[in-house]
Amino acid sequence: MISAVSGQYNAHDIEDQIREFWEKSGAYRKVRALRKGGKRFFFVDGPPYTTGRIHLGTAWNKVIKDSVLRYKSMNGFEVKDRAGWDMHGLPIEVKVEESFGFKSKKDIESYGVDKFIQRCKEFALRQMDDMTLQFKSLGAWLDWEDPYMTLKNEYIEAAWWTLKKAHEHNLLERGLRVINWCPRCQTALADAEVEYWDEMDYSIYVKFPIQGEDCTYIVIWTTTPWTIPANVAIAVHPKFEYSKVRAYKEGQVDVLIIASELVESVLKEGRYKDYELLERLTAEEMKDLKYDSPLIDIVPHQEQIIHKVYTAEFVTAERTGCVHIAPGHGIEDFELGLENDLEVFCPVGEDGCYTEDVGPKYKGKFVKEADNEIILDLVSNGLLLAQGKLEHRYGHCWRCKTPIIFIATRQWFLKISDLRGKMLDEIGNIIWHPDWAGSARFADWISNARDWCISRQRYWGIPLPIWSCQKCGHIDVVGTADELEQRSGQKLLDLHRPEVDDVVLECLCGGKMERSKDVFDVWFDSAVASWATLRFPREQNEFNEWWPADFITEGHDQTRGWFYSQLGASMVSFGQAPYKSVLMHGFTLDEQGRKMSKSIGNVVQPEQVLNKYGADILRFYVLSANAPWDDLHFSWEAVENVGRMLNIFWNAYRFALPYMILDRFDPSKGDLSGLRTALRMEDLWIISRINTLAQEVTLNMERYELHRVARAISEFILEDLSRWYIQLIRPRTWIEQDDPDKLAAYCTIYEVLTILCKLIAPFTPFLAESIYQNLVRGLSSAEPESVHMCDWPVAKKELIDEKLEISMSLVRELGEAASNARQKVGRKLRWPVSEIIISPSNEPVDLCGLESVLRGQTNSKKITILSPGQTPKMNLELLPVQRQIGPIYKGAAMNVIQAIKSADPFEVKGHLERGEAVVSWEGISYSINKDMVQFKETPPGNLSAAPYTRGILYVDVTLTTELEAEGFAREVIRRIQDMRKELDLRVEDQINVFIELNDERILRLIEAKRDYIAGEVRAINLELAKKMQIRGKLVKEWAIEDLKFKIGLNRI
RNA sequence: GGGCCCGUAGCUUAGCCUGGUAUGAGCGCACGGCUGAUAACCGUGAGGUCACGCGUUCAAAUCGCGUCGGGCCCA
Repeated sequence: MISAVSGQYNAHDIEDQIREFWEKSGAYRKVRALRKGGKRFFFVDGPPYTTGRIHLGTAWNKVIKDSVLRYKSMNGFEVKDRAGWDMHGLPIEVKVEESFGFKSKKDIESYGVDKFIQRCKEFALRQMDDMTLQFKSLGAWLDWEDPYMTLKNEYIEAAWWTLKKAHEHNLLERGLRVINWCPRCQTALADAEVEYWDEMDYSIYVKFPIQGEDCTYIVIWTTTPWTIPANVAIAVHPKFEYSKVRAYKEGQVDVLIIASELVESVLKEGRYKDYELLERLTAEEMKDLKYDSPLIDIVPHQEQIIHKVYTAEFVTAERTGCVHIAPGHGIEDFELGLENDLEVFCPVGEDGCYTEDVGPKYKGKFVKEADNEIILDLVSNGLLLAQGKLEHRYGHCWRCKTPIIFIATRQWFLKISDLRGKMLDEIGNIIWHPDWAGSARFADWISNARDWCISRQRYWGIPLPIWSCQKCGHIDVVGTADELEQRSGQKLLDLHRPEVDDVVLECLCGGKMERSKDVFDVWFDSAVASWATLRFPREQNEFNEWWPADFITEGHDQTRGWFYSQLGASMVSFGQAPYKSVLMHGFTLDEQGRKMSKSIGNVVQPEQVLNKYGADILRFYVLSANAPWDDLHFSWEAVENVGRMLNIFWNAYRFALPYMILDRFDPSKGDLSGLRTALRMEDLWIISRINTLAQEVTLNMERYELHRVARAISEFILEDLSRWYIQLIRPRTWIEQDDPDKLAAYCTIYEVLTILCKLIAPFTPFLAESIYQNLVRGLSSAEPESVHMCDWPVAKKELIDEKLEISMSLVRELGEAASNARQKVGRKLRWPVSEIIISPSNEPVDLCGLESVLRGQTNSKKITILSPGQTPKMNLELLPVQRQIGPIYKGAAMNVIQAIKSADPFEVKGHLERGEAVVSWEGISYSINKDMVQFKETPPGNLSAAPYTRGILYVDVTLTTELEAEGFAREVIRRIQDMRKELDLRVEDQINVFIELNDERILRLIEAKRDYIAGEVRAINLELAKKMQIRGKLVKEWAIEDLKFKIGLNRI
């Protein structure tokens, strides 16, 4: 049985019911089981970090994923859909540290690494559970029961195995490298972990004294005074010209060397009053210079360094054109150092404090805090040329926001730079949505890819499976837990630190091998997701059958993140990309396009939207708002609109229900083919439209243009279904008894709604399920148990009639024009008109059998279609041209004019076309020629005109008694219907009606329509009189066309 | 400083690839209409320097260059 449904679309009730239904029936498992053995669709969930809270962006992300997977499943694909969780790394360590009030790594060590790890693990698992609930509330159907988790042994092994491959392929390297370093976390940071924002820093110009020349200096500029103790060289640009100038200021004379074009600005900075040019130097000549450290008296090691000038392309024509080089503290500096064999002097420890190497004065000081002291020392050495402050972008630790420093440390690297070319080739084999995400953005990132520092000096992460011999230095990488067990004889229950740290292996040389104490950069964790989720390397079959992934989708920030890390890890181990297609989606911003941030106070939480509107509305909103790859400007108003649209869908669905229930409608007894002859053109039209829609939705789904999909569906619901088709069939549902015309309408709307609820199922899964359960399952338990188990409604091409669709849109346009024309003369739609005349300007009009639709919608008795160019018979006005008449008729002119005015314009026109015409006035005839008159065409008073795109439409508004009677009848019907409604009567309830009206003529008009009125309002008795005792449960007075009506009614 | 994307009505946006009058659309606003889906719906109207500048072209929202603003990423 189909049941009636509540008035308003109540998303929360529906979603609660459906959620319960899904849970009880195990719908998710059944849907997945149903497609076993189908074509495979391997989706890899980009694992969200277990922060404990989802935000709008992650909600959007999961909605896209869920919609795509539901669509694929309905299309017969067996989908692989394990959810994933990124659970290691500093954010959780930092949170746990905070909860204990820890300040540094020492606190962790003294608390106990094993207990600390345990806390991190518990924390991550708890956050995961919280977030799972949040994702589930969106209706996201992923495998939440068995997600992949980066903290599990099977996952850790995938990372180990991958590193072993890298080692086998000679892509693993240990080396001294300048890296981003967080002095608080005391660990290396990947480029991806550095966050930039503006910060005030020192901006100083320093004079480096040239050896052997008095008071002569090269001037450099820097924002990091603390790196000056580590200076070993100066870089200049090979193509720049440098100047040696003698500069003067109060009692001081300095000889300065600066890039020629920057001399003036540097001297201004140093407040020099005047200068003279001594010499021009090329970059080559600069290389002959030797200089001393400006802190030579403070940093003893500086005495042993030979300071020279080198050329480098990275030098820019800014500030002084001479760059201070400290290979221990800068990436470019380090690389220049490698080329020129410079010493990597790095007197800074992992805690960000100077070591002993710097000498007694600065030793133990935190570098950022030493800046000021160093500046003072430069001043007292007379070597500070200028000092200021500068706001510039500076890198910070992503986790704890501490400003990063660059220091040289020994780390483990993957030699990605060796693979760059191959990676670029591989990008071309991947299908990117949109295309530029791969061809431009990603390619750009890859071509600048540097070696990947994968080691971190932390605790909560996958331990590096690298063991090195303390005796001979040999290195082994262990690929699996089994392998470790075989070699060590120890079985580990958990592969995390600290247990694994104690495993000692034997080297071939007889020495002892110990594990490097590092853990992996967390980006490496998720990098191996595509095979880890298949439980590779423990299980090989799944991998062989499914890998690589068919589809992944993440935000554009993942270009440098997951898209990249996965490709890198996969190239290292398999030499090919781990995914075949990528949909890159945008970020969620506020309505003005600004980032959502706590400080602006513009953050919108997904649960706010969920609470106010429900999951389906949120889902459909994020899908329809804009193209997936553009940033989403969140708008409450737009969400509201989506809610309105779904409410209209709901109304459309519930519209037919009471009638169908009343008539015990059963589509199996009267399917479309059986009723083919009873189908009206408008039925065929909506059938054509829903099939066209199915085609459109399918096409755009294949392109991942989800916004086009959603918009096409909205458009159909609003325009075609609600605003048009349902209006058209309303009178038919009102017919009593089993009329084929009515059944045809039922069948049609039933067909449309069942297709539509399947088409919308991937996007608003709750609403679709609710409608399906009632409409389809309510009638037949043989149908699939859930809408999500149904096959995708593929468009039936044979039911698409393009010509009919075009004609219908013309009819709709003509309807609007008619409405416009009516409004011009104040004729309400309720009042019928005798005729509508269509006058197309060029192409003939073909209504494709939709005349009756147009007649009905315009409330007209007759439709006349003229041929192109033809107009209805116009009134013709004949106007005398006095300038022509006067000179010829002189004194009689006034009479001629009168004669012309009184003549029949059509007759005169006919005569003039053949030659001259004769007009007469007061018995005298006058001959006139065509120059003496002008004709003016006007539509007759009974026609009101309005344009439409391809012509003009005329409405004949002549009011006859019959039309007037019908108009009044409809006015009365409307009032009675209104009162029925007020009494809350059911559709099938019958009534008695009493009408009092004090106008004899109108009374007679209405009397003539008595049967019509009684039928429309289901009245058994209808009494009508000039004066009567009005009875009834409800009595109301109405004013219709300025006449007072008193109407009473009651239910029988 | 560099790469990619975005900028069209008060708001959200279509159109841009493939140049040819923006009847653009929805929301909001004003006026009118409709009324057994009714907290729904229809019509009409007001509302645009298509971010700005220069160029290509007979013709630019659309193509090119530059500037400004926003986003993501990098240095």
